[in-house]
Amino acid sequence: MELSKNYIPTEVESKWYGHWLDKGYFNSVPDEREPYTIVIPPPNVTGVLHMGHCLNNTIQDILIRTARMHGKNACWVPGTDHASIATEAKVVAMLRERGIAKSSLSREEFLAYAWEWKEKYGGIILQQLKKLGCSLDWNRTAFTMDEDYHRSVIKIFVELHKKGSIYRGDRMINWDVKAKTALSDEEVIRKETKQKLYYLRYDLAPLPPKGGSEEFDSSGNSHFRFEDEPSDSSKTSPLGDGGESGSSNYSPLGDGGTIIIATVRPESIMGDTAICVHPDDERYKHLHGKFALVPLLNRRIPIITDDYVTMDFGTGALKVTPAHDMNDNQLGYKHKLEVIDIFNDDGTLGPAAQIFIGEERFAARKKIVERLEAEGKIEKVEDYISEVGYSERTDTAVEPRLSMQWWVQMKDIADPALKAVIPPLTGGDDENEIDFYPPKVKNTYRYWMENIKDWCISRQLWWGHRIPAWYDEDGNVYVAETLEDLHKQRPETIKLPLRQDEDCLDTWFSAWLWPFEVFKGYSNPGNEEVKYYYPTNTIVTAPEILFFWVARMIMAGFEYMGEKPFNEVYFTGIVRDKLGRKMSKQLGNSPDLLGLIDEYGADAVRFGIMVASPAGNDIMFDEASLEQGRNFNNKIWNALKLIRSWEARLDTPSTAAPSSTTQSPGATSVTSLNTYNFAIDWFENRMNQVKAEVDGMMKQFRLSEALKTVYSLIWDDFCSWYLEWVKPGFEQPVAALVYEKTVGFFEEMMILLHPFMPFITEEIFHLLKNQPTDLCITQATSYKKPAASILADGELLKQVITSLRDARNKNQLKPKETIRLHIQTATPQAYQAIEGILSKQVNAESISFINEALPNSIVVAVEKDKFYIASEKEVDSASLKNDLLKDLQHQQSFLLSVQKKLGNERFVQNAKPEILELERKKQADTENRIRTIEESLATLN
RNA sequence: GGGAGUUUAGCUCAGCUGGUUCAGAGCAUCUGCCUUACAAGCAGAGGGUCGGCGGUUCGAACCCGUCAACUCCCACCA
Repeated sequence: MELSKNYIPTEVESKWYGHWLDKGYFNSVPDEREPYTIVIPPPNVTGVLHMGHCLNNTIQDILIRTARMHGKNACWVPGTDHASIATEAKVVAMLRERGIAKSSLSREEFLAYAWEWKEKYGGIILQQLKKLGCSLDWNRTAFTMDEDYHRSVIKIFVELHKKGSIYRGDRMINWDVKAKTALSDEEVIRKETKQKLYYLRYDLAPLPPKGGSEEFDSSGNSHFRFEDEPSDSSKTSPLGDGGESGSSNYSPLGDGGTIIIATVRPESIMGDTAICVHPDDERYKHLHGKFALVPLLNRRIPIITDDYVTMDFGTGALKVTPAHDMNDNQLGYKHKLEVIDIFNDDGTLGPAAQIFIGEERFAARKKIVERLEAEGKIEKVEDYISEVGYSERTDTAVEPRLSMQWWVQMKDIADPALKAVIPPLTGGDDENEIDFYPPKVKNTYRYWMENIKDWCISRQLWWGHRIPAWYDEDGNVYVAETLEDLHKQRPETIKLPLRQDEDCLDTWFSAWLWPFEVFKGYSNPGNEEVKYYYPTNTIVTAPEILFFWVARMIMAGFEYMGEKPFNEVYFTGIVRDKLGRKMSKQLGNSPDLLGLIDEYGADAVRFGIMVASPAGNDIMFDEASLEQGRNFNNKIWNALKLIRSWEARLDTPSTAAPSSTTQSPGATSVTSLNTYNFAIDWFENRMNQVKAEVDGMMKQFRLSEALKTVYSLIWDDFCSWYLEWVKPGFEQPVAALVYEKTVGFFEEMMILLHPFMPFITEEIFHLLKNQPTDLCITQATSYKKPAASILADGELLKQVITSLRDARNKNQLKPKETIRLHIQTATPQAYQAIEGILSKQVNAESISFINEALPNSIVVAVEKDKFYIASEKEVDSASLKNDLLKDLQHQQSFLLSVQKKLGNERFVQNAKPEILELERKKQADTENRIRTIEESLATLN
């Protein structure tokens, strides 16, 4: 069969992926082998493959394929996450396109559309993973809303509720005004945002009538009693003296009757229920207990004191809006302030705002500023940068809001999960220890776990796991798996009718069960599968979801399985563009992955992303590395073509596995056989060395380095050296031994490379010879410890060749010009054995051994030996001399440092014997080398 | 504000237990080659005060201190 000029990936890839699927190689069932299990971080059903997935899944596939080729029962579980917010947003958008408003649909109708959408478009990403070559066990494809999975989520909710770990509470939450749902703290991303800091003028209100407390409250039960506030400031604040306060020399007080307050949210003034100053702030002491009027509304609010206030920020006076700020809320709670929620669900102003009702909050800000301006209430405006929270999903500014939500109390669950990653000093439980790669992530984990806060798990969405709670008419809450259960449990106490909680659970409340529930570990406890596969081995994920997912999976693992969910976590870096920017839709710097696979081939894409991906660091993605991958494909392809061309000109019939010492009869001369044996021996040892290195690197998850090592083995050692050494001349016969050994080496290299580049390696594997099986499931062979002397001989030969080629280059000897080489050495037999290689590699027509310097020749010194290239022309001795002198200088200074060291008594006393030994050897070698160079120099002139 | 990390060739990064044949790789650059596997290639070469300063040590890219720059995570200064 004629092989194409270059490697063409497209057909090869689809052919082999289909074949692997047909053979069921990716399918795993429990057996007597040791399992190696990875559960995929389930991408959103709405997801499409991007660079992050590509990196993440390539890594997983490398680990899985490596395990599969090393005797493990490899099981990689695919699946998708229902992704409440993202999916609901997609469905809402689809409906809008069809002219249907979500609000016009019942919950059931909406969900019907959602499922329809999911069946049709969901999980595209899983198909795309096939293009990448991912060897997932597709029979196991799971979804976080599968029936059993759903039941488990609900059951766990009920269990936690029974335990008292789930509760309902009216607390400050992060409100996404676009998705109209609560968010957990982790779903809020803080971003530096340019803002304006407005200095607003609040008029002071006349004092309340004498005789006690002032009731300012309209709701009836929150009272402010300013008399309770100590007017004696020394009592509340022992720190600092008030005189130093207010580093700003700006007068915060207007013309006697006003107080000036700095805020970035003037639109929230309608929710103000107090002004707060520091008790020690001299500027405001006369105002303690007095009242001010909210601008525009002229509502009276008290001026309270609290040392929470920073005196030197703004004017040192803070407006307190307990409904719309986390801190203000705490202040409000502490001082029993009224809470006025001025916003609607969608972030527009509500009736409580009294003015600008219905205006969107940022539009309202503009209008309020205008009106304040008109009324002279704005003292000044400054540019100001501060951190504002944005919704991870909708990228809108989050509105802190008081709201009734469901919470998980985390403290108790967190403890074993913390200990598994950070074992206590007294000695942890090794069995249950979880390793992080890179380990630095442990610090972050530890801090979060030690300061863990309760988790807000309810979301005001329809797509997801509906909260199994029911309310009766009096507002009593009942939690049970199903309504039927509820009736069974307590028929007498429940007042009908009941209505179910409208909300869904946070997506992560189902995702945290993933490592065991994909094996039905909770819905069908103790089943054979979960016993076999759980705990899983490795989880590969982005550090971004350490808190969202990794930490919670660990907690759920211990809580529900009594065991860790995985042995180790491999954190990938973030994929950035070559300028170091994060990839994003807005920047448009996110390449089309499928397009890249079409252009370069999946193997090249995998190579490109892995070669640039040092363990634990971000990767700067550059298409140039894909090119490198494609070129690598091509290099391998061409090596194959070379070897295939030998088939037709074998000089002896192929015999079964000849040993490298076997004399082959036939046309091949004894000399060249010696030569071949040297090359074969060397490469065999070199390959063993690489196998050992790669093994070690894989164990440490140094995948990128392992790949580079294999790359270099194939390109440099195999193609550039070995093949050139054994390659027959034009139309010359090939020793059968060489052919068979070479094919064997090639196979072994394909085994090494297969996990990284599965397609081309499988293809080559089959093109090399008729195989009884496929590479995909071929077991890696063991390796011997390489012989150091053989490796050293190889290195010396390479060095001789390189030095001679360099000398040729420098003396303008054209590649086609042959040379006559004379070697002056104490050990001619070493070179006689490899004469064939040497003459071919430096294009020498003859090699002879001499005992004296050859006059008027190009002289090259390598180690103890001298090489002379005979020349008809006058040799440019000046540049030769220059090179030798440079080398000499270097050697001499090196020798000096070694001698100094060895002359140092303290070194000789303190250094380890092997170091001392090494230094002595260095000294001897360097002295030899210097002698050689000096002798060479002597021949010049 | 707290914490973690990074800084080595033009670029991206290795360098694990301190030991100059250890200052390295890939890419990029330069020079010469269309040599019957490969120009998506071959052969060779140049390039670094290991962020600055100080210390420990017989010996420092590596350990300690300090300064500087950058990155990330966390945190309630409006």
